Amino acid sequence: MAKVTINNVADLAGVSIKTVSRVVNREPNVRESTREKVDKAIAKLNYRPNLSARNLASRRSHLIGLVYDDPAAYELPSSGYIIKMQQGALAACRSVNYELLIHPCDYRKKDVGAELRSLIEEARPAGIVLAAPLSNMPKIVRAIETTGTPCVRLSPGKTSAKILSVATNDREVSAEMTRYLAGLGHARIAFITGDPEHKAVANRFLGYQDGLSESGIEFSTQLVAAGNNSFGSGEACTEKLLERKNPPTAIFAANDDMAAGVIRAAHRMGIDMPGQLSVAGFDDIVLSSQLDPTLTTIRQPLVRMTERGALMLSKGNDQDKDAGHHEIVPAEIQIRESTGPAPG
Amino acid sequence: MAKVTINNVADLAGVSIKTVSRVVNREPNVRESTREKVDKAIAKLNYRPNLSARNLASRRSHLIGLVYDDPAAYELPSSGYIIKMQQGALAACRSVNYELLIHPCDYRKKDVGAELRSLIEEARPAGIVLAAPLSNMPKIVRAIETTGTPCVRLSPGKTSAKILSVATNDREVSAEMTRYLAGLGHARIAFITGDPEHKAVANRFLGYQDGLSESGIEFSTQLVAAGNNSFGSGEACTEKLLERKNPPTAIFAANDDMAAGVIRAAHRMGIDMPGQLSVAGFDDIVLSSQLDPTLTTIRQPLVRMTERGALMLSKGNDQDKDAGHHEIVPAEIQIRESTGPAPG
DNA sequence: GTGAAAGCGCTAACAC
DNA sequence: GTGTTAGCGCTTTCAC
Repeated sequence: MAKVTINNVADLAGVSIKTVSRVVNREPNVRESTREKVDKAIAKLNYRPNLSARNLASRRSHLIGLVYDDPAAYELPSSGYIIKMQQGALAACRSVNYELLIHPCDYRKKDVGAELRSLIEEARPAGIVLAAPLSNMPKIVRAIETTGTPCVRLSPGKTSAKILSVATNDREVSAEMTRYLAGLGHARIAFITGDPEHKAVANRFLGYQDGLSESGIEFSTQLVAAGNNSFGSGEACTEKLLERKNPPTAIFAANDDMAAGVIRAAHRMGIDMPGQLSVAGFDDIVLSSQLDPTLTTIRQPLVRMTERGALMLSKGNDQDKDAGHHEIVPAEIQIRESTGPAPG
Repeated sequence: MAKVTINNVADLAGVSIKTVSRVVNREPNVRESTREKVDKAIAKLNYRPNLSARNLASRRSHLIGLVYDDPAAYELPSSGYIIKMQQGALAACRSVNYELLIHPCDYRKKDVGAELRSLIEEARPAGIVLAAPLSNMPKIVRAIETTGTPCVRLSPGKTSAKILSVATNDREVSAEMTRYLAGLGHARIAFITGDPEHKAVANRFLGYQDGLSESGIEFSTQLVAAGNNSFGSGEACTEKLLERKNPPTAIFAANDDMAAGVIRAAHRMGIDMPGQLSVAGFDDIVLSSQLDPTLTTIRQPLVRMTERGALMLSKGNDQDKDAGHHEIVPAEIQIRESTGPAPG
C-alpha cells in the first residue's frame, strides 16, 4: 500500500515523468503507442495523481467551493434548498472530476470576509459558487473578488458586468403564477414576502404585482405580509392575513418553507384547502410534495442552476472568455392540490 | 494581490521560514518576542498558508471527507438527515480549522470502492467520516481501510475492533419508546421496519421487541410492516396495517421520514391523531416539528455524533491512541403531539 | 514527440 | 530557540 507516484509509473512504462504527466492531463503531442504504454502502467499500479502536488505545481486546484448562508446560525431549516444546490454542484464536480468543498457561513458576522478569504487562500479552490442571498451582498462579493478567484453568483438579483451569474426568471414566473390564481377566479390574492436581503426573492414580489396588474386586479398593501423565508414566519403571516376583515382566498408565499407554514396555520384554523383557501409557493423543495394538500409551487431549477454555475468554473470553461457571462435557467409552474377555484 | 508566502513573512519578520512555520503551527520552542514579531508580520501581510503545500510536505491534509449514501440515486429525500450530519462535521471542522469535503456515493454501483479510493488518494483527506448504512458495508469499509486513511464509522450497527466508531443507543431507546407507548395504554403497537441494509435501524426493531416484552405484550408479526426508510414506504405500510382486522392503535416507525408518511396516510384516511392513532418516529429531523400533529420521536444526536466523529479524525486526536475506540452518544425521547392515550 | 531541470510553498530532520 | 537542507509529487519551461 505504499503510495504510488508518478515516478513509479514512469519507471514501469519506461518514459519520463513528464510524459506520464502529459498522458494524465490528456495533453496533445504524445504518440499513441506511448500513451498506451503509460495507460497500462497506470492501470497496473493503480496510480492516482496527488491533488496537493498537482495544485501546488499548477497553482490551480480541482476543488469547487460552494458557499451559502448558514442555516444553523438562524434556525432557518431550509435544508431542501441546500441539498438541491449541493446536488447540482456535485453533479458538475462528478462530470469534470472535481471535488466539492462546502462552506456555510454566517453573513452577520463581522469577519465573514476574512473567513472567506481564508478558505480561498488556504484551499485554493478553482472557483466559488456563491448562493443567494450572499450573492447579492457587496461585502461578500468583494471579499471573494479581491482574491482573484473566479466566482459564479447564483440568483444575484441584479447582474453585474464582471461577475459570472446564473439565475432564474423569478419575476416573470411569479407573474405567471399570479395570473394563474387570478384565472381560477381569485380576486383577493395575498402575498407573503421573503427576506429583504434576498434580492431574487424580492423580484418575486415584483412579479406578483406585475401579475395582478396584468389580470386587472388592484394591488393592495392590505394583502401583503412580511415574512423572512422561514416556516414560522409563514404561519404567523397567515394568521395575520386571515384575521383581516376582507381575508384573501389565495395566498402566494415567496418560498416553499413559508408556504408550508401557511398550510399548517390554515390546518390549525380549520380552513379547507383548496376549498376555502388556495396556497402557492416557490422553489419546489422536496417537502412540497409531502404536504397535505401537496403544494402548488414554482419549480426553481436550482439543481440545474448550481450545476451550470459549477461547470462555468471548471477547467473546460475558459474563465476569461466567459467573464461577464450571465445565464438564465427558466422556472416553471408545478400545479398540485393546494390551489383550486375561488370559493363562492 | 500577489500571493504572499512564508518567505515574505520570514523576510519581514527577520527570521527564517522555519520559525514562521513554527509559529503558524503553534509549535513550542519559540521565544515569546519572536512569536510576536512573526504574528505581526503575518497580520500585516495578511498571510495564509497554502494548504496544498502544507499537505504535500506533511503528507496530511486539513480536509475531512464526509461520505454518505447518495439520496439522489434512490430518490430518498432524507435531506434532514444529511444536513444534520453536515452540520456536525462542519462544527468540528470549524473548531480545528479544517475544511469539509462532501462525497455522496451510490453503494449499488460496482465501482464504489474504486471511487472512494480515488477520492482518498487524490484529495488525501486527514480522515473519512462514513455514514450509515455505508458504515456497515464490508465492501466499502474495506476499500477505505486499504488506503490507510483513518475512518470513523457512524452507527455501524456492530463495532469492529480496529475501526473507530460513534453510535447511539438505538436499541435501548427504542425499547424505551415502546414502553412509553405501552404505558399510554396501547396494547397493539405496530412497527414499521427500515432498510434492512441499515444495521443501526435494524437495532431499533430489536429494541421495539425488547420494549414489548418488558411491557408484557406479546410480539406479533401481524403488527410489523416492512418499509425502506422512505416517506412513501411509510404511507404504504400504514395503509396495510390499518386495513388488518385488528388494527394497531399506535405505530412506531423506524425513522421520521416513514413516520411522516404514516401521518399523511392517516390524514387521508380521516383518522384522528392522536385520538385514534398514536404515531412515533426516530431521528428528530427538522420536518418532525413541522408536521401536523407534530411528531413524537427520538432525538438522535446526529449532529453531535458526526461532530465527535470528525473530531476524532482531526489533528488533536492521536490516531493510534484512539484506534479501536467506540463512542456512544445517547438519544432521548422527544414527546410531541402525535402520541396520546390509547382510544377506548 | 520527449526529457531534464527547476521550482510550486511548505514541513521534516537535523544541525547549531 | 533558531536556521539549514532536503525533499513532498507534481507542472512548467525550455531544450533537444
